[in-house]
Amino acid sequence: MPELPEVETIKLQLEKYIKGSKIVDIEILNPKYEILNKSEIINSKITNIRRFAKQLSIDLDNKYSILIHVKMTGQLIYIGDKLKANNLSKKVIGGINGKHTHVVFQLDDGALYYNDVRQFGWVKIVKSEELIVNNFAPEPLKDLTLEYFTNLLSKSRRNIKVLLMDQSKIGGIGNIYANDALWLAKIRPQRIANSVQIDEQKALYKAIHTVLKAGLKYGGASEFAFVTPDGKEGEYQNHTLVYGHTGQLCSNCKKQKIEKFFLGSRGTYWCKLCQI
DNA sequence: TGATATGTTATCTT
DNA sequence: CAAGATAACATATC
Repeated sequence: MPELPEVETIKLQLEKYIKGSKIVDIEILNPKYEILNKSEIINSKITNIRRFAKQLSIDLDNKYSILIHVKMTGQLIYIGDKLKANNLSKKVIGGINGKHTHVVFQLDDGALYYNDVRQFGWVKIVKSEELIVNNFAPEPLKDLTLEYFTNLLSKSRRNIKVLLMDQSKIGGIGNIYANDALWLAKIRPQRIANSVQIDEQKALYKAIHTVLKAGLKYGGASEFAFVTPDGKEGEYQNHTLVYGHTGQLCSNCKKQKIEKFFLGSRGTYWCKLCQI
């Protein structure tokens, strides 16, 4: 599901495909996705693409930004002069201009389609300056310091995995990378955060960086609905450390089978031998 | 066929 | 009161 590496992958492609394009029209195909102030941005030019945790900001030259959260099944797909031959993944259910296409941004050199099967994601227009004021939690690959991380863990009595996924505390970690980071750091997902010792905190801090970078390297995980703007899938789902490995032997100890249970109503995978 | 997948948040509980 | 826990959202898939 779209977490930091997936959304960053979308961002990198959008930079390539739509930066510099002009928005000539916006079509709303699903009334649920009606966008306030959409007339304000017709004929504006896309100047920049940014990512804040799992949110994307498409910045325009008229002081507005299009803010998008794809949640679990949202997809942004570009077709136009910069990408003509488009062999869409089967995960683009219904294709573009299908029943799950809710918004179409018509560009001077193509179009950007927003698809979302479950309609949990959102698209809105905000003033760019309001975005900067917004308080986003520290980013693991940017400004999350070990000091902040240590302090955060020592003050929480929640399960460590639930805490890692709390977007108000750390930006961008979701279920897949939380599972993998905890396995890599050899920490039980159900451990109470403030019971995690300093050496374990350091190992976890490092593991978070390792798994997120792996996710980026493979272009994100397409276990479910994730596709990139070119309509292709990522590869991280074939390189997960423990996520989705139920019943398989742990690749570290090679003795214990990976088990799955629910923690905070999210699928949680772990090796009971390696993770203490 | 009904259980399953998960990001966020409103609301309930401790 | 604050922190934590939980249900709800919508739908394709097997």
